[in-house]
Amino acid sequence: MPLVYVVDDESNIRRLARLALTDNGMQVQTFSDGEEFLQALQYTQPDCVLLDWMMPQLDGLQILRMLRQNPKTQSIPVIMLTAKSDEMDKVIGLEIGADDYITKPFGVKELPARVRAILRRKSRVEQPEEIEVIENGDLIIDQKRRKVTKRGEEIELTTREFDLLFMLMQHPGQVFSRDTLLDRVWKTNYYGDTRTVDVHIRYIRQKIEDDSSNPVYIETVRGVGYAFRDDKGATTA
Amino acid sequence: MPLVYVVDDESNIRRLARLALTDNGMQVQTFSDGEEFLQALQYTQPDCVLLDWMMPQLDGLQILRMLRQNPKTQSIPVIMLTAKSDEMDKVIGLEIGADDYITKPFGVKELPARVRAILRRKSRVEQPEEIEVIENGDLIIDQKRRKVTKRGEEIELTTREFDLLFMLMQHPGQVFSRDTLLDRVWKTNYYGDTRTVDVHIRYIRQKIEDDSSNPVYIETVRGVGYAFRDDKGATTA
DNA sequence: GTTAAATTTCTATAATTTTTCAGAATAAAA
DNA sequence: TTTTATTCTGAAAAATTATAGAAATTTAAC
Repeated sequence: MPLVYVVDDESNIRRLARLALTDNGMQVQTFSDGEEFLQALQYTQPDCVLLDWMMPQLDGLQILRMLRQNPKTQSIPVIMLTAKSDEMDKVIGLEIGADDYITKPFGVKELPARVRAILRRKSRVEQPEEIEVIENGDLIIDQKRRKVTKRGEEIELTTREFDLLFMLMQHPGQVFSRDTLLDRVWKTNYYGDTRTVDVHIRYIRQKIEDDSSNPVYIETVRGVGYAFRDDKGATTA
Repeated sequence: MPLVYVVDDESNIRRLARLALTDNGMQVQTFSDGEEFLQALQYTQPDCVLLDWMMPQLDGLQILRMLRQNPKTQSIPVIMLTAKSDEMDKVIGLEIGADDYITKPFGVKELPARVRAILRRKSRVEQPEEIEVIENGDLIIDQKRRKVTKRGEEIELTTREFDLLFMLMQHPGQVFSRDTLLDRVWKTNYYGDTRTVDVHIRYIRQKIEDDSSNPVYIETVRGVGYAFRDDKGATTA
């Protein structure tokens, strides 16, 4: 869930923004003044900031400048909130480094749409090309197409099954604990049982192994976890 | 069994938390005020702390800040307990250093689940294993793959056997007492017999030695303990 | 909404690992 | 050589762990 910070001195705006964004699956934290915001920023960097242009004390321009100076925060996308549409000219004109702007009052549909657009752009930039197709013996797994084939024949896997297998195949030979797998495949907000991993391993085996009770591809390492068997068998540093 | 400290001024909450956590195989110690808790902390560090946000005298925020200042306690995961859901925003937003938060009243299923998740994450982070592959003569041990090979041939070891051998091979030539080995390989909370080490050494020898009654790799140092033979021959205390 | 699929939880069972223990063997000391 | 302490051995009990078969729950699709 992306985290968005909203900085505005008007409580109505804060409330409205919170409502509109949380309804769209975003996590929102609001601040009524710049000081508070900057302080919070030291600890957690949000995925996007909504920043009011005109505020008492520290105004949006000053805050934005500070953001851009700090390496830790300089790449966080900022959407400026302006009261009148002629102010927005300045925002763009001065080119102070905002990524977008919205004029107040904004629509409850417009706001989340703009934020989503910004987040989309950001996530695209931040994801370098990974290895997408992994081949190991008879098995080929294709990250982008989400396809697994065994000797040319396609094997259908569910989302979890696919992610789990991909994780294992990315590091052949390496043993992963169930905890690690839960963290990496299920992501941090999984609060369930560790045994869940076992069950999914079983499902994958039923689909990819010739003899599911004599697994060849996925190896159980008792007391530790699971590993995708390494073709070469050799150990590498 | 992981140890969890619960700090809350309401006895109901303490009781509920204790019940929910002990049912899930955790050891629980409760405190009704911060002073008491901080004192206990000096002696024993729990694996996780449940901390009430609002308490008379010392409140959760203050306590958390103290925890984070002390090197001994700064890495203990803390889950904040908050009464209202809008308070939780502050907890995340200000990122005062809590690892998670739960709003009261919490479900008896949710609480242990969250704690488990935290413990899972913690155990993963705290293992910055350095050397992963150790080679000594004919033997090669690979930490990540959990594999041991002797002249290229794989040797299957159980979890304990592997951990024990790895410990010894990490420090070739150095003699370890049984107590030390129990501490490091079996972890702190082992209250069993010292002879257990002997038995495991025996199992390892049966698997890695050419002639198990004339051990070459693992050397017995009478009255002291065991050592993995150093290539150079010398053994050091 | 209803249905189907996917995911998770639960329980029993089988298999393996770990620990214990008593007597035998071994090495060092008196 | 005898004594004494320590380690080794073999076997079995105890504890742990993985698997399978469902059932229950959640999620997605229609």
